[in-house]
Amino acid sequence: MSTSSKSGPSDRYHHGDLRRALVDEALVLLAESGDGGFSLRELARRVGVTANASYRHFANKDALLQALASEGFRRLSAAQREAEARAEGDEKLLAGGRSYIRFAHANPALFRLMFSVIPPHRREDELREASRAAFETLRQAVARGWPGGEPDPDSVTRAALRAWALVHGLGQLLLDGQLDWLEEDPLGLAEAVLADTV
Amino acid sequence: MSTSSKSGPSDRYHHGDLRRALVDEALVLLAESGDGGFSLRELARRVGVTANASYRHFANKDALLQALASEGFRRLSAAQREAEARAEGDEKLLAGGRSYIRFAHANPALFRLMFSVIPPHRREDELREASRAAFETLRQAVARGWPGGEPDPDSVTRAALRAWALVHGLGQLLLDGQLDWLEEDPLGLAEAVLADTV
DNA sequence: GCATAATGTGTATGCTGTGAACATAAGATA
DNA sequence: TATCTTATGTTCACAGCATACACATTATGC
Repeated sequence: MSTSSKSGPSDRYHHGDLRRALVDEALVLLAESGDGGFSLRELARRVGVTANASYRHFANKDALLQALASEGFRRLSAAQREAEARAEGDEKLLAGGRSYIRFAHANPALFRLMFSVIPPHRREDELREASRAAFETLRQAVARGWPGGEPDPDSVTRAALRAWALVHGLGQLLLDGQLDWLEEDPLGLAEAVLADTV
Repeated sequence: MSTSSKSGPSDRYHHGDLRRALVDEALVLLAESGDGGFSLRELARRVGVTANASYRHFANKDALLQALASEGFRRLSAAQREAEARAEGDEKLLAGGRSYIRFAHANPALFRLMFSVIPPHRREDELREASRAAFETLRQAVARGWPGGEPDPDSVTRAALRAWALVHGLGQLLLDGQLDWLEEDPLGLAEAVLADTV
């Protein structure tokens, strides 16, 4: 393909790279409409294409959502790894947890999509792999912070689960606005509780 | 009103107590359609009434959902209090937490409705009061288990928040099916992690 | 007994996801 | 260059949704 996909005038019949445009704009739309309203028609309208055009690239709405959730898991993992890389020694695990909470706070609709809208038993290949990798990131962070020698894999998984439940609970309460009435800075409160506990 | 509201033939023009019938059936519908599909039309169909009849009793769909969520908070509080009453001494707080997780597991759609679908800033009076009472139940359970003398209110709130985040995270992971691939008994796993941590 | 309020129905509007038939463009082959 | 094939976008259609408005029916207070 010789036509440049960026800055396309898009008054052509063929879009150029509609699939990517749909995914990119969908992430924006998801972020803007903090909750509830995400429709294929609205998305298509924004991209400047008919509602049904998306069906050439995604079997149905769910398939598009799966692509978005996969992207979400990749970004979440990346954020955790970066946070841990920036922190020192004992602080690494805490920094990773903080980045998890911040991700939930910054991307409420995407977070919900990743964990609640598409449950694990309905994940297709790409999403299954992305979410597996994300949990592995968490597990390794826990393993690295293990006190003493060679850790038992089951113990690590159990500890990872405990850490996950805590940050996930804080993140969920945060993005559902359940901490808003307690203090003027809900994110700070969530991070403080995390620091208390870990 | 002299006509008995139970076992009504309901071929009358007036239903008798449509509001209560709507709420009751909505809770059943919510429980059955584990996720996604809860429509006013389906509800009205089940109760044997026109879709628009519900608008005489609820301003819109959201108002009905508020009534359901309120009922959910009352049931959650009741379950916690009963569990704590049945447990002995030090076990009371743990028993309360376990009942929270079990509630989430047994009523996934209702739990989501209570915490995620209707965020606190959109709660109307009845729901606001019911949710406030539910948090107070948790707070008092934490205060009762306080070691030593008179507790500082802020410390209690903070500790209650920590406990809440943990059981809420476990409950959320559980009802989103995130623990299903780890073990054959997700509920047991969640309770085990809770017992480890508390 | 009758006016009036409470409650349920009928009809309509504008959303939504999605299927089927069609139109257009790009690429391969000749 | 002319034609066939495939990829991609459009049009039209349908059913289900929340909900507004006008109307019908029943219950209730005077």
